[in-house]
Amino acid sequence: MTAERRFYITTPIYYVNDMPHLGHAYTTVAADALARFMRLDGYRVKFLTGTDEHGQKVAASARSAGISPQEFADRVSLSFREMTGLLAISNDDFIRTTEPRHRRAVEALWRELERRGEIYLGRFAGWYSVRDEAFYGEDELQDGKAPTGAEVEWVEEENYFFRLSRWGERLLAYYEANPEAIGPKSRKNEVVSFIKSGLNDLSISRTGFSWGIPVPGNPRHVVYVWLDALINYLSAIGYPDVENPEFSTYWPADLHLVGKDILRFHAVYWPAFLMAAGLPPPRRVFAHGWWTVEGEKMSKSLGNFIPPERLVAIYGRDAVRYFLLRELPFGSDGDFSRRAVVARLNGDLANDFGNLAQRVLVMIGRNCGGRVPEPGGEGEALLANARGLLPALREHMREEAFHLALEAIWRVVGEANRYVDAAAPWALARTDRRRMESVLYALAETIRRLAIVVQPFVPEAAERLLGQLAVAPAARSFAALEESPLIPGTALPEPEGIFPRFVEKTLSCEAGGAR
RNA sequence: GGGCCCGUAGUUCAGCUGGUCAGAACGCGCCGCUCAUAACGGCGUUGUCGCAGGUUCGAGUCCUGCCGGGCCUACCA
Repeated sequence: MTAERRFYITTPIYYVNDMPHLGHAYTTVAADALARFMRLDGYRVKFLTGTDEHGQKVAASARSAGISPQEFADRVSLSFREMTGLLAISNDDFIRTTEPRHRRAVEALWRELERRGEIYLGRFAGWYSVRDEAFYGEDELQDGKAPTGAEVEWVEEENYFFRLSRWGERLLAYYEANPEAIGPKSRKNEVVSFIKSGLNDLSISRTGFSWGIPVPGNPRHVVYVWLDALINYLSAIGYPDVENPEFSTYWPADLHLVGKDILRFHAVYWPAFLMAAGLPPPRRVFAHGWWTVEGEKMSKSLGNFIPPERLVAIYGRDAVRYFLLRELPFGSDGDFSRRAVVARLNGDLANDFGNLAQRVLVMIGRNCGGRVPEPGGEGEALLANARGLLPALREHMREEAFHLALEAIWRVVGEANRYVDAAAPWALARTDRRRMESVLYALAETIRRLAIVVQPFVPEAAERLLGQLAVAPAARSFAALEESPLIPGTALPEPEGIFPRFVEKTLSCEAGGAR
């Protein structure tokens, strides 16, 4: 084999023109859950996120803020870095396109494309939208604006072009041979039909502003932001030094997680750039859906972008993570409403899982002297289901089906609750203590397994729960599921709730007010 | 304009290649338990499966048209 079990996963690098919001949090949390899952499953993982900082829009925002583009980028980039802490994101690196290592990679890739004859200098005339970073044809304009509603200006400039038109057939062949390379399937179909409709050469440089990476050999041009940005996935693992172990270990990336709006860049342009430079394309790109907020589209005009820190302050880190991953199939659109979040939080987390752990641990505390009880063959059916969890989870996670993974875990939670009722250990405490111990052991062992597999999704709560079961940090990987069952007699700490119920704050000042 | 997808219980949705496919969860009602975060468990509840035709022994499940919603892409310059 020698093919080491390794996994390279990325989020997009986020454009610093916007502050972090729910949408950014979503992609990042999903990537984190996968990264954590793979690590626990024994993979060497590289999990990358970061910020995209060049381009005309950033330059303009900086100007209106009265600061330099670099200063502006520094500030916003910091907010994104803070978001990773807020949401307990376990990224291994955080790349910025303004870093020297990135610039080096962009320059190298550019030269490589040039050397291979994939770039030529051409002339472009057309309507350009700064907001969309895109050109439009005369005919596409509506009322003098882009189809997206953005302002456009007439631009006539010399541009470097990438010979994208040459790559259509090879892209199609690639996707034909690698049907898993784009997910979900519906998106793959869109991409394929887009490619089939014919690809035009792509303008990959801009003039007229300087906030970007200069084109090697022609500093009047800066590299098109999208080409610049996409290369981050390479620069973070040491490109252009393709001989270094980091690069040879991790490239091609296993998974680029992206929002559905930027799929084309990742599933058409990016693989074409890579193939043209003689590098293998990513193994898989997955496009997730959008959240609405209380039924409304997130938009600047509505001002309903939810900053991650607000969410975490209100609901808690784990609850937000859980909701985002559980509420809907990854890939679909969904609605983020207070009602739905509270329902998940109180129903699934507090009542089902949190209360299960609490009721079992309290009984052990009272009836077993606070020590792991003796097993005795009870609860075999329950334990069998808990054992069957990992293989199912692997399958779901391979397909980014977080909601199914969580559903499977919660099915065992439900079984455990039913088992508590059926076995009634509180009654056995008076009649058959040996059997009571055996029942409680099965439950505690089930909870241990649940706590281990739930780590990727709600890491903080899982950690506390594992602490309450006195599971050593070294015994929390998936390998430990079979290797390290609970040892009877182990002293357990005083149990504490792990998922508090969410109680609507009754605001006294609102008591008499109409709402 | 072309392409794709969706419309199933009050709500959110499962239902692959046609024959227990009329389901799950939440909500709601009744009952049980009392270990637990007023949590848990049991039973029950509602649907003309968007509309109209058609294929078939038999269709949410296939075909056609229509209505409604979404997405991708392009608009005879």
